[in-house]
Amino acid sequence: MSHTLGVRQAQKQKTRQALLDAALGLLAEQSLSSLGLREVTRVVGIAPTAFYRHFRDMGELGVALVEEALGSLHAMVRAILAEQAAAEERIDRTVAVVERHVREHPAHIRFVARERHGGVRAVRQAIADELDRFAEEAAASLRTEPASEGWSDDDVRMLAELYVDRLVTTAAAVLDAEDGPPGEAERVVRVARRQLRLISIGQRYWREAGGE
Amino acid sequence: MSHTLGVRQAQKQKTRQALLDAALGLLAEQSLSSLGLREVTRVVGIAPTAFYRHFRDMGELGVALVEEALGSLHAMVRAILAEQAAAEERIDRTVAVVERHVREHPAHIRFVARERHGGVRAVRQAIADELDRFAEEAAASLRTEPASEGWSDDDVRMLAELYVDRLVTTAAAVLDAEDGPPGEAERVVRVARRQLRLISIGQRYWREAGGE
DNA sequence: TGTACATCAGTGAACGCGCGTTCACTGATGTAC
DNA sequence: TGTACATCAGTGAACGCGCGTTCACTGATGTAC
Repeated sequence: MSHTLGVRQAQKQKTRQALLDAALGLLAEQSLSSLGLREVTRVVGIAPTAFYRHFRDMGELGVALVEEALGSLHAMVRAILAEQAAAEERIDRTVAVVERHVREHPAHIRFVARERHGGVRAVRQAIADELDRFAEEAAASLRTEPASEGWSDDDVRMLAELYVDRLVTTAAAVLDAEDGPPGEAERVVRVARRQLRLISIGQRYWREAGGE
Repeated sequence: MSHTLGVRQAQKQKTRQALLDAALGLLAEQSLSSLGLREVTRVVGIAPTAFYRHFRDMGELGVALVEEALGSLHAMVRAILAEQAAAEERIDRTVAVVERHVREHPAHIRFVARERHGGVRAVRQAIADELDRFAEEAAASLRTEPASEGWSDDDVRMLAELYVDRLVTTAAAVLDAEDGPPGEAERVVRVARRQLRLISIGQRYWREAGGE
């Protein structure tokens, strides 16, 4: 027996998604705390009051957007962690994955970068929680690698946070660079690659250099 | 002959500063693009229309705030670059300077973190320009150090960007941690210290590990 | 030093506008028998 | 399969409110002689 949603539920979900899409589009040019409910419903083409059938207020819509945006970012992180090549090659692939993600989901990246320190507490918190989960996931992955032998849990976690933060920062930088002068995006990518390389060198020599 | 400003000019500057202070205070809880001109003048205690004697709009006030906030951050960066101790000690002092700065200018840090990717283009641009200048300044400072011998200009710049970005990120993290659970701020500081240490190890082994 | 005029930071009334929210409603979809 | 009733996503009018901006003004400060 199939689990079709019923016409009513399906239509409701469609409208909800349209609200999220419209909001994400409008957020390219402004931040969540200045985005109006009427603006969003106008784009979707429904009455302002219909908004309340889906969200209590814009903050709740914002949290839903976090789930969507970090869901797609999560896919990016998993793809990166799954890479099994040597350090050098791995960095190149990582940066390529980030570039591709920025090209495919620019609005998600922009939203996360903007609202990570933005004016809506619930949204900030939701982003912080999710990035925390990414860091723990990255730490778990690093712990399985031979390079982490002899590392304390704390240090692995510290390294994981550094990597996750660099990925997010790099994604935002690539995005910003894209509507900058031509060639800027390439420069940002080259710099990011070398920064990751430098960090991975630090990782390699951490113990013998007395990092711990 | 003294260069006193005249009563009128002095009073105007005082009002202007009061507008900036009021705005900065209100920006603790919201972002610039949702901050109203009437809100700000209400706090200062002047008529809304007086706002126009000082700024064309909130964007222009925002850019003025960037100058103020990054001026104080600039002092922090200079203090850090002036440190002459060995790597280990230098990192501890750097993080101490950041902690102190966060304690003394929390609103400036919050403003920069929030508006760096915020909804007002002119403000984003002003922050990007200023951070760029910091990176160039840090690069110039790194070039005078023996540790940079044999480094290309590009690589020094790459490293400088990594350091400046870490400082800003760390400052924002410390600030966020302060109204988190007790002990969180200490954890953030400890992690930041070890991350800087790892980067400085990467720096030390960069050339021999074939980073370049 | 005093006088006459210019400047301009701040005022206060007025405006039109879009906002978020309430409410009773409609009519298609869902359910029970 | 048909009927009678319940549900509920979306409607549309209405509301009070605070917003940004305009305008002519006031009166203290500044300047020229």
